[in-house]
Amino acid sequence: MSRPTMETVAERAGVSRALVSLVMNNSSKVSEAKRQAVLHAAEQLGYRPNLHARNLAQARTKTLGMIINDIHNPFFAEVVYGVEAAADDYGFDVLILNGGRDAERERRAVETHLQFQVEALILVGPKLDDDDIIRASAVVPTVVVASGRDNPGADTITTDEERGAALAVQHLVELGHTDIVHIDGAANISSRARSRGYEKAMRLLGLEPRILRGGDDEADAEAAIVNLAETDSMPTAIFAFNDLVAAGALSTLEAAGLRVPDDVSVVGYDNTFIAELNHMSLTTVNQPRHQMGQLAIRTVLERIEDDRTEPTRIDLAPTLSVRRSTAPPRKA
Amino acid sequence: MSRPTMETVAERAGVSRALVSLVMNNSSKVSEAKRQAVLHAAEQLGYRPNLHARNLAQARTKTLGMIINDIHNPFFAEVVYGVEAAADDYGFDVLILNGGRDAERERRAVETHLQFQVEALILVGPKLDDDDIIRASAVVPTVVVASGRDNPGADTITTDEERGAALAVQHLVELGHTDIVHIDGAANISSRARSRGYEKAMRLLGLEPRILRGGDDEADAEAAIVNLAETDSMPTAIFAFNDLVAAGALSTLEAAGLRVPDDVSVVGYDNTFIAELNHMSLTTVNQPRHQMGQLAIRTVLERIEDDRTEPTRIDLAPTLSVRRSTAPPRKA
DNA sequence: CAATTGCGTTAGAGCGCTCTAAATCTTACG
DNA sequence: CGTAAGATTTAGAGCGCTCTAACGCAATTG
Repeated sequence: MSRPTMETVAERAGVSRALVSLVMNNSSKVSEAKRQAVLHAAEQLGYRPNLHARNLAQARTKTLGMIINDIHNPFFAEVVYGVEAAADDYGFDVLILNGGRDAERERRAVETHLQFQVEALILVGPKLDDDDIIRASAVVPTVVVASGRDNPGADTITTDEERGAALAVQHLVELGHTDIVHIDGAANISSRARSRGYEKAMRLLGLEPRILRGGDDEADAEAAIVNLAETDSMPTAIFAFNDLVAAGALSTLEAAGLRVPDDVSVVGYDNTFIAELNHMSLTTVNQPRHQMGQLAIRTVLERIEDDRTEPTRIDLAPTLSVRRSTAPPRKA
Repeated sequence: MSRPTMETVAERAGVSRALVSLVMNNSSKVSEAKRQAVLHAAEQLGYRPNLHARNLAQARTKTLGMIINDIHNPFFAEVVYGVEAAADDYGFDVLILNGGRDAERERRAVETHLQFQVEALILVGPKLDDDDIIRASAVVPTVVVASGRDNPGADTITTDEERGAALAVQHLVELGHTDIVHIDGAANISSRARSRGYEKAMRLLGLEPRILRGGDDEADAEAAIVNLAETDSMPTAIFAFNDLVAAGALSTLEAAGLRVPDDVSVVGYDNTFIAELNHMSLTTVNQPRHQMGQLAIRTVLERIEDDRTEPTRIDLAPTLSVRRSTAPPRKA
């Protein structure tokens, strides 16, 4: 009852195993008659090549391993689509493993991928630390997508997050705001770059930065804003670490009787799904995720096929998606 | 420069290849001394077992193939977590392939998984038709998660969607609504069951059902509601096909100057991420996604390990998550 | 017509691992 | 001290496929 093999097909078609192999790889040097015979036999038997055997024999797998920080987060989904589109073009399969927001899980995922002999590793928003990444990239070409920092040994595809934050600040200032608070991403990997960008942009424009500790979800925003309302003065605009924090800001502000954008403008980051929802309509910083995914594949293929060896870093430009959560401040 | 193999490790440790194999599978019948020697050699060489070779030799892979309808959709993410948690428990790896909302892509994904010799297929919200599923399940145990219909040959883990719709209607009626419109899911796979549930519940309660053609995103909701406002009467409550349609309803209603829930109550379906956002706070029908994922694994393992052969179907009970988008109707 | 060419086909080794059966080494006991 | 029983270790075949080298055969050529 076990699955048919090339041997089975060969017998049925009255040819040798090698010939079946040639047909399966549509070699041009097979007579039409035999090709048909083989295809027919394969069809009848429901034959399906065994990739493990093939990979073993070929000593290559034409497979890439991707690890996603968190499959929950729609931000990463778009990157996945970009990666898949490009991988398709080059005839590579992409195996996805879910990091589950957990460095340990990610480490195991790397291990699994390596055991599967993937030809490259694509880490999307990894939680891994530098050492892990160095270790991985010593074994197989590795590209890190959407992590602000530099990744020793690996290639990096990212956007200039400082610049992204600056875009947000500029937009608010152009609208006339001067009192702009930033709720940061706490320990989050991109937090540093975004905060730095905010701070630099503010100072450059002669404004005083105010940074509150936030986090990466709604509740964190709530805490920060409650704190703001109770112990400090409410600004006319808030630049949040990401869209989710911005969403938290929206509801907390509303609960406090403040209207967005009339009383307070809010800017998010990432241009996720949430920001697009009409009911949220969040002004936010956009990263070209699909393109990032595609570039990740290109980059990694340069290593595989053209054997480049020095690490590359590609910094794409973020853009601002202006929606209805920002407006000029109320006349003072 | 190629990767070390068992042979290499064996030489280095001064033992036979077979012994290395035993160590790698932590067999109990290896002396401590040799075990250490082997582990040490493996460590030094950066040895990593080749899964393809192992799978080939063992004629089993301990790997499951999962195909997700759309990696964008956070509804599926929770299922993935459930699947992974259970698979971990049983020592199976789970390979994820993205269906990309496209039947053809899904078909290719099935093929890829089969070539990888996965021991079972887990289809989450598949776009495939019955024939595809029959064909797949003839080759390998297959379980379909979160598709209302029956899947010939395959196991099914789903919730009772008629019942879910009825829950929504009951809730609204208990609040005092009698004029409740349903915006359906058009061609969507779950649309039929939900509409039917709505209709039955309404009639059972002596109310007249009104069903509008919707779809599965915000824009579809907008079209339906604009239509409602222009050519028909506005109801006091709307039960939407899913959360996204409900979100569209929220913003369209608001744009039309109607307040939720004061003027119109809105109920969604799926209890996604969006519904939870404070700013949306959508009353919605919940499916126990995590549990569905876990059950999918259990079910499929019954086939693999206990060789059950008749298809199973598990229908879980949906629940209602009441939030702030529903309230009693305004006094007439 | 023998020799050459080239196409289509095949034998057979080998990819890295597991697994069975057999070999070897210890230890224990009469 | 000889031998049986266990405990460890190993040789070697085999998993399904690819790939190189060689083979058979028909067509071509001088």
